[in-house]
Amino acid sequence: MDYLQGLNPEQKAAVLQIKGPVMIIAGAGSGKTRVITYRVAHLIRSGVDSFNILVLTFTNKAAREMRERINHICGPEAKNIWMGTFHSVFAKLLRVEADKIGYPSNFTIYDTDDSKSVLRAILKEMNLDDKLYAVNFVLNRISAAKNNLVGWQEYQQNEQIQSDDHSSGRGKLGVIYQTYVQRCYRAGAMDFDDLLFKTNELLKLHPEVLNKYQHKFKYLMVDEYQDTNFSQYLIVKRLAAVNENICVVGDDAQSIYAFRGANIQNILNFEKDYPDLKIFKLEQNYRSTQNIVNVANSIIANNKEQLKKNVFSEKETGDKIKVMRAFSDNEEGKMVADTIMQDRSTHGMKWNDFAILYRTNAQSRSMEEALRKLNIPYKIYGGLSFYQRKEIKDLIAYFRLTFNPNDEEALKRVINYPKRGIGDTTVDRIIVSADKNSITPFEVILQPNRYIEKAPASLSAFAAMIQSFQVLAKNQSAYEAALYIAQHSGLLKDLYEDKSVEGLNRYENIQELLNGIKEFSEREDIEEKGLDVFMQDIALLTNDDKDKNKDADTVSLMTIHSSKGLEFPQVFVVGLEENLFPSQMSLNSRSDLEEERRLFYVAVTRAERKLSISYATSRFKFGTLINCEPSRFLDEIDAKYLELDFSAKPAQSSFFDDERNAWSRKPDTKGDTFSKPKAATTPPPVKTTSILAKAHVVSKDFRISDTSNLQVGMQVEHERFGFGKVINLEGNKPDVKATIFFKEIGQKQLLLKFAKLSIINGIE
DNA sequence: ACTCTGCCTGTTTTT
DNA sequence: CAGGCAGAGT
Repeated sequence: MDYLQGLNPEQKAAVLQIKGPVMIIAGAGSGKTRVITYRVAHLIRSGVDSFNILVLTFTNKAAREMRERINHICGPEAKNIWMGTFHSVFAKLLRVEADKIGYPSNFTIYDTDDSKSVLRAILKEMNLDDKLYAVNFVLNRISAAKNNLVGWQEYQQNEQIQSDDHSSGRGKLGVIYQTYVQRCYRAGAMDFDDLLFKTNELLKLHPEVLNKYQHKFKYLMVDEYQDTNFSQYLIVKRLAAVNENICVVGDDAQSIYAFRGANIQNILNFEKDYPDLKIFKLEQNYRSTQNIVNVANSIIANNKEQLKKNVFSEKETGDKIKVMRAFSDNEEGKMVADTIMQDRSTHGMKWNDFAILYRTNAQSRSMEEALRKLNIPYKIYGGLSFYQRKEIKDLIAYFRLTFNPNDEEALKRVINYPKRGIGDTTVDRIIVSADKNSITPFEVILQPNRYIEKAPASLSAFAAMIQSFQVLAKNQSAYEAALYIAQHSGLLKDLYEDKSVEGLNRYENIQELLNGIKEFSEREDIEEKGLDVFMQDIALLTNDDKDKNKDADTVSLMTIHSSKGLEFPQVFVVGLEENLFPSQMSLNSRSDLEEERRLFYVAVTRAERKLSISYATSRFKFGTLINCEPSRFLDEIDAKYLELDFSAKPAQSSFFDDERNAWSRKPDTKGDTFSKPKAATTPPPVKTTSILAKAHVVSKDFRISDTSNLQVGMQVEHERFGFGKVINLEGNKPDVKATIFFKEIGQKQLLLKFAKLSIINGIE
């Protein structure tokens, strides 16, 4: 039981309480991960079968790390524990039970792009105003419904929802929802929310299945419980109903995912569901200096709704928190980069010790530029994941189609990529015909001539190709199949022929994916190594799940959301400006604003030893410079913990007689030159005149000539290109191509059947 | 069938 | 600034 050494009494008590419902309220930096890890280890050491344990974490990475640590204590037993995110765990479960709810076990998981694409198609078909029915809005609405377990039937029947929709002029949402669900079903696809929604459906409609898993998962643990939504809450509640060995861990002060349906009430009301609940509070912060903890506490104190707790640190007082002001986002980047450069050399730190946290992904750019200028190595976490790159999605779409030919989004993606002469018109015909005949688009393609007009021959070739992939994928290893598909789809060749820098990059990315699959094929710890297995939860992976050199010494850049659970010796929180942080979207409701404040709390508590906060007085947004006001959050911090650094503007120090509130002053209070960044007064950029703007003005007697007898050497006039001379003719019949040298524009190739030319006359 | 251009709009955060 | 999209040109 040596693992119990080094735990404080409260932590230890939480670890030892393995029976019955348990809630652990874990303040920031209070050793939460340790407690969970040790608690699982303790379960196993106490004789609980590792097959009977389910641990739900917030990220796959967290699960992986935890498994490693448990493995360290308990050995290979750790492998048997079901551990992962809600989405990945229940995707796995659904693949086993899919037939019970009418899905194939190789169902596709639609990512957000796929979902949007489906919706776009539906909205277009229904001819709806795309302002009123903005794709993002509609998807959010459907997502919210699913997360609250409101199916399309209930959605259409619920009077409250219907009257809301009608009064906002969006009465069609219910029908859109229905169509969307039916489309996904037809495609054998589930979106992210379905993974939870369908799990609930499965457990509700099939008592025998519920029973099976209730007895399998005798012990449940849920990390980051404050960020669960209703759908997740109910899954957990259902699974735990028999044994009630349920342990949830969380911190209401760190609830930052309400926007995707998380319900903070899940943790606040947990006690109501389990009256004999044991509650443990972890309040000692082992991560940060007292100053940092105090600042965090002073921030969160502004929130009304929270569980009472007293987070404290017994580490050294530490440096004060530095507040930096910059005049622009670029300068902000420069100040951060300079500080990193300096602190690294004076304190002998590593790049690894630094993290830059921001509210929105767009802010990474100015930081990157500044770091690059000083040759500081950095790594951006989150953002566009590897699996979201176009070329990767293209290849994966072929894989998807191979295992699930009904996957309509995959089909649309690759049916004409690389180009094989199947245009939009044909694709539309396929979809319409599929609808009409109640079959899937792929079935149409299998017999094109039976279902559609003017089916190009390439359609059958395409279907045959996919079928050949299917045969192959059954018999070959993941790598062999993947390579074959990459080659024979023509995708590899297409990318290889693109010699641009991006093209090269894309080609390398494909190679990287293939290498990853190769590694997978060679793994010895898993038995099933087909491409289908590799594919199973690829939609659920994020890029840090495939990061190979995570030990590289680099500065970390990420959004505050993705920094949750991490810690760094020195942290920069940037962009503390009104309308950015707190976000503009959050200013209308108290609860949204409180969530932003919790987000700030999360950001601040990532820091172990040093914390810097910065803001800029102007910043580029949508390509134009705007003025910014300092964030209200700055005013909420007790000034005694702060140290101001306005060095960016040394000359005007007299302006700041009252330093305590210097940043909260309106930028133009004193007409300081500074408050009005000069760039803001720069005249609007001159509209670039395109070549076409000074297009040729046609002559009075311009009339389109019959060009069937056009000869090399003839003088012609073109509506836009002006006067020119025919220098070559090639091709035959209707597709004659002319090369013409135009005086103003230069050489052009024109297809005569399209080009509107006026023959001026014979040879000069 | 494909390609190019110019206009428009949008920015929170993610599994 | 960037990605998506309609419309025109090839």
